[in-house]
Amino acid sequence: MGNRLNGFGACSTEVKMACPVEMTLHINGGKWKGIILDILSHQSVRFNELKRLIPGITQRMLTLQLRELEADGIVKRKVENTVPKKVEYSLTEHGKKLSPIIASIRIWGNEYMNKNE
Amino acid sequence: MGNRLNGFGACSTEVKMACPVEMTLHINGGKWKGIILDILSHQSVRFNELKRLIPGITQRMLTLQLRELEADGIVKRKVENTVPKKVEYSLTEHGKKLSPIIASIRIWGNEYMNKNE
DNA sequence: CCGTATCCCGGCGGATACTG
DNA sequence: CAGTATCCGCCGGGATACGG
Repeated sequence: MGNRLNGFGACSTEVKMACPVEMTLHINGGKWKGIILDILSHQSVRFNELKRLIPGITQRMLTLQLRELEADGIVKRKVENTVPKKVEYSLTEHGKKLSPIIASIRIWGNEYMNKNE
Repeated sequence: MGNRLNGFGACSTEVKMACPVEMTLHINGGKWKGIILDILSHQSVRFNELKRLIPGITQRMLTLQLRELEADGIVKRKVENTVPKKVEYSLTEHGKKLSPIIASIRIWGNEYMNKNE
């Protein structure tokens, strides 16, 4: 049910929430976070490759959403200081626990999109 | 992976999306939809009771979010024309398929909120 | 009891240009 | 290659009042 706790949870956007469902959806609620997590749940990816895999996203938004996911402890950022620079993004242990959920979500979404055929 | 299809899916907000994960998160992405679905996944509820169960929500927002969920085929609205009026909200068959996902999401959220204890 | 109708504001996200 | 910096428009959502 509502399942409200005594305390409040916090996340990078500093919005306080008591309901864990609200919380989770808020953390993954950015316009591009769904597809980002979807991709990262299958592989580690570099910045520009991520950009290439997500048609329509701007550099700015990709950076912002990745920074939030990082601040929320979902995504890991590994910098290799070569020239040119190389930055690899992957899921943290906590983020990996989201993978099965993302998978279910994709399955549901596919069914939903094909419901009138 | 990105899993983009040839066609596009549509939902009540008339935003076109190709990625089923984006689609699902968008459908459930309103500020209050998470907790609404969480509640409805356990019981059918009348309008005012729903309002009571969701502290902070306004009548306007509750109506709007319910209307969107209804338009997206997630929520069913049953009107009993008594005096005073009685309106009961519940999940559709399609909406019920979201319940296990909501449950996983709640579990993850709880873990997340207690991660520093 | 169950909603609409208005008004209004903050901030998410787009476009574009620049940098280590 | 992997980002910042700046500007700005739009609309999600809050507050409030009214209606069947």
